[in-house]
Amino acid sequence: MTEGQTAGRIAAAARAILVERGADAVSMRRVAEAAGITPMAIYRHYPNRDALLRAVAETSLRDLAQHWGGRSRGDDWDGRMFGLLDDFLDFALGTPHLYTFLMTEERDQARRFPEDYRSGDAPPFSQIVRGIEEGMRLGILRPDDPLEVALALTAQTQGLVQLYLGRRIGMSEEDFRSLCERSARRTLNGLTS
Amino acid sequence: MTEGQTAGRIAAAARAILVERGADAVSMRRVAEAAGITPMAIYRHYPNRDALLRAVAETSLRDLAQHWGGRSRGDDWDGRMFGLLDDFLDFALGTPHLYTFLMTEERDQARRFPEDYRSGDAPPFSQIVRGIEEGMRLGILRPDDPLEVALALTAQTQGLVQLYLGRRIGMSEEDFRSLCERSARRTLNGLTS
DNA sequence: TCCGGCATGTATACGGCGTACACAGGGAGC
DNA sequence: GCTCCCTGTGTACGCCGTATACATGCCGGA
Repeated sequence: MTEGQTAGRIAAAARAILVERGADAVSMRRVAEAAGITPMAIYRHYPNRDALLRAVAETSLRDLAQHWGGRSRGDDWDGRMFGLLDDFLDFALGTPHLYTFLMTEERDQARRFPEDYRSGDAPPFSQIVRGIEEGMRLGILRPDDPLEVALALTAQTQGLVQLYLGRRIGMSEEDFRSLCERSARRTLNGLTS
Repeated sequence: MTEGQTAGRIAAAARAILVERGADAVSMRRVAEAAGITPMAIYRHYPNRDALLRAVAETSLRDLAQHWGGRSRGDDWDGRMFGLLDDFLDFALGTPHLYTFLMTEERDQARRFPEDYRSGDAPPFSQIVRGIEEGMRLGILRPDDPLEVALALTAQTQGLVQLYLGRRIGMSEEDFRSLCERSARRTLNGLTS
């Protein structure tokens, strides 16, 4: 029911429009035209527009999980962690519409903190958690709840990206990436004297 | 042109719908009905829907700036700073649709970091900046760029709120507020050992 | 007093949206 | 052959933003 080749063509068309023009631009009529089909034919494969978008979200997350963690700045802990930050920013800044859709749309069936994250279901996040746990084992990080520490770091970057994509940060992409790194280092090192 | 009493009634109606049902529910027809007017009459006061929403955003931000900083947990620096956090969460969790609209919608004319924030134009944020500067003067915080330190803290909270409002954090509001506080303290104190 | 102009509001209509509903073609099993 | 189901089409309804044309009432000058 989700795996016919027509269903795949529909999802691919929807994904392309989403990446290029944002979720608001993904209309049934546009998707249908891109898939070479009439709008109502989509309903033979997806019960409604929300379900179609959800399917796109799921395959995108799966893709993302596969290609995650490719970059690295070196073999030490610091390099691996900031490599993950680079990966995250590559995705968020490279396909902003897709990022916004996946991260900020309110979706009830999304993974939830802390249960779904503790179980290691959410691939990108769980890589961070593993990095945090490793940092604690290595004595680089002080002992703490790894999930909450990971959240403290990722939420900060997500907040910054939200501001940047909402055009509230007037910087070049390069400067913004530096800002994200500086902010993460501030959180690692603390602000108090 | 923005201050006729009909214009005010329209904006108030739009704001009420926005608060109650979210920006997507603010249709010209609904606003018109709530204001006791036909949809096209709105166009005598606002050139289009975007301009109407922008007007609502501006008055909401002005209101917000006036009532900001009321809460406090005590007279010491820590109490004042976490009082600001309480204020922020009161707003974000009390009127989530309004918060989402004001903070996350992409609007070109929004205040931008760092220029508009440095000048003290953005009232809620500049209160944080002043708090940070005071903390540095008092020797509580280590010397640093106050703007970026303020951003590191606020972006984290905004990221957490974004996750919470997107139903990605499965906690009661009370637990979530505690999580925000713990996260801010982690950033203040640092994560490294 | 009338009269034009202007500000304000209305009525209608257009193209776009999601999608309900009725129907068509074509292959599979009897 | 016939039937059934799977897939796709055509049409239509009620929403949306808003362009356009028209109505109404007030106001200053003749």
